[in-house]
Amino acid sequence: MLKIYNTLTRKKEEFVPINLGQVKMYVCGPTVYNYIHIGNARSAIAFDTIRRYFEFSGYTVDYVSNFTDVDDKMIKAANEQGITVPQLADKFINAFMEDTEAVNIEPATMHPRATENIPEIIEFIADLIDKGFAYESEGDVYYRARKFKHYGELSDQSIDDLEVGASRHVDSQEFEKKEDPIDFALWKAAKPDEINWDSPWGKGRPGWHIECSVMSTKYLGDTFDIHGGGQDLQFPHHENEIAQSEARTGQKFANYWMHNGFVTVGEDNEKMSKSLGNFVTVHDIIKNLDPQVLRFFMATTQYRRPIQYSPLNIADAQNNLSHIQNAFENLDYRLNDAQPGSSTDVTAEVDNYVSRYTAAMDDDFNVQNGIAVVYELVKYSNVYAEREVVLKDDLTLLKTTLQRLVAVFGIELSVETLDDAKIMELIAQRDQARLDKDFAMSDKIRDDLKNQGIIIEDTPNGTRYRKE
RNA sequence: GGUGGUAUAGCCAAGUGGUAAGGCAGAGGUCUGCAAAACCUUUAUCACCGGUUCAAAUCCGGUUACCACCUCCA
Repeated sequence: MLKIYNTLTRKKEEFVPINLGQVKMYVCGPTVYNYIHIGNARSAIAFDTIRRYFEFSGYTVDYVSNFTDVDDKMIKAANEQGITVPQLADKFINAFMEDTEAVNIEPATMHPRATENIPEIIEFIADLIDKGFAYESEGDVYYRARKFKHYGELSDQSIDDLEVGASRHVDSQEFEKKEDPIDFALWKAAKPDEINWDSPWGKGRPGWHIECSVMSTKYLGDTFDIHGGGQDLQFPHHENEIAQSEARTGQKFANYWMHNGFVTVGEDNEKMSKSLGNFVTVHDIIKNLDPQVLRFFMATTQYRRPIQYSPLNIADAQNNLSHIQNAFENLDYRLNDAQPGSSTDVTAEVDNYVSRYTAAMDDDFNVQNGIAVVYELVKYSNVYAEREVVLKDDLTLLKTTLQRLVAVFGIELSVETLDDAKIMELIAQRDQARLDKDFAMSDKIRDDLKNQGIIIEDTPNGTRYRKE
C-alpha cells in the first residue's frame, strides 16, 4: 500500500487514485527567464522520481508541468536582453529541456505554456467574476480571498493572521486597487509597451496563479490526484490555485498535495534561490560534473528533506554511484565464464530485496531506505560474482534487478565496451609481459592506459578493463 | 507576530516505546607480482532540561539553535 504525505491534511495517507491504475499529477514548473538552478532541478528530479516509482508500481501517469512564460520577471529580463518575451521564453524552455534531459528527467506528458492558454484563462477569470469571487479594478482583476471560505487551509493560515507585506514585496500601486490587502491578481493591466492580450478588462496579461488553475484543470480535469511543487509555493501560490479552482468548479481541486524541500547552500544551510543570487545552474554544473552524479545525489534524498549542496556531499554521491556501477560490471564480467541455469537461493534473495525495496518506497517515497536495500543487493551481487562457479540466469537476474531498482532514481546502468584495436593490443601486450614477469613493462602499459582513461584490473578470470 | 520544518557518529542518513539500519571517509586485514575491484573487522547512549513508563532517540511539558513561508521564488 502506497502512502503519501499530504500537505493538505499534514498526514501520511493511503494513495487512492481517482481512476484505478492511473495517476494524474500536475507539477508547477519554472518561470523561464534564466537557466534552471539546481533548486529547480531538485523539484523536477523529485517529482520525476515519484513518477518513475508510480510507473515501476504499474501505474500509468499523466504528468503535466507548466512553463510560466509571461510575468514581471520575464518582461524585465527580455527588456534587459533586448529581445521579446516569447524569444526569451523559447530560449530558456529549450535550455530547460536540455538540462533536464541531461539529468535524465522524463519529459512531462504535457508541457503547457501560460501564453498558449490565454483564451481559457480569460474565460476562467470571467467565470470567477460572474460568481462573485473576483472584481475588476482599473484594468486589473483581483480575487476576493475572504469570500472563499477554505482560504488558508493548505498552509494552515487564518486570514486574520496573515501579516500583509511580511515578505516586503508589496506593490503599493497594486495595494491601492484592492478591496482587501489579501486579494491577489488574476489579470494585470498592461503598462505601455508591455506584451499584452485583449480582454474584457482591457489589454493586459494573466497573473501568476491563474495559469496553473487553468492548465491543470484543462488537461487533467476539475479534480485530479496529485499536485506538486516546491515548499515555497505552498503559500500563496497553491493556496490561490485552490481558491480559484474550487470557487469555479465547486469540486475538490487536487486530492494530494506534495511539496519538495529546498536545496540549501553554505554554512547556515540557506535556501538556494534566484532572488538571493546564491544559485548554481545545472547548465554550468554539468560542465564539470557527470550529470548522473547530480541526479543520483538529488534522487536519493527523500523529496521532503532539504538537500545541502556541497562538494563533500557530491563526492559521497559519486562514490556511492561508482559502487553500484562496479557491482553491475562485476556481474556482467562473469557472464564470460558462466554456466547455464539458475539457482533458487538467488531467486529467493532477489525477491526478498525487491519486496523490501518496495515496502520502503511505498512509505512516502522513502528513497533512503530504498537505496539502503540497493546497497545490500550490491553487496550480495559482489559476493556472488566472486563465486567460483556462477550461473548465467543468476547473473542476469541480479543485473536486471539492479537496473530496475536504480532506474527509479533515474540512473541507467550499462557496461561500456571498448572497440579500440590499439587499446586491445596494449592489453594483450601487458598480459604477455605479466606472463614473462616483466612487471616494469606491464606497469608502464597500465599507467599509459590510465592516462587514456582506461582502468586495468587483473582478476582470477583474466584481465578486465573499464573506462574511468 | 502567525505558520511549518529540522536537530542522531568526521560527513550523509534510517529508525515514532523494547535497548541505535545503510552509505561515504578513516583504521586494520584477506586477495594481488604490485595495484584495482571486492570482501571481512572496526567507530554513537540520539541538541538541552524535566516528566510518564518495567523500558524513550522514539510519548508529554519546557528550553535552545538553525531553516523556511506570510502574496518574487522549485
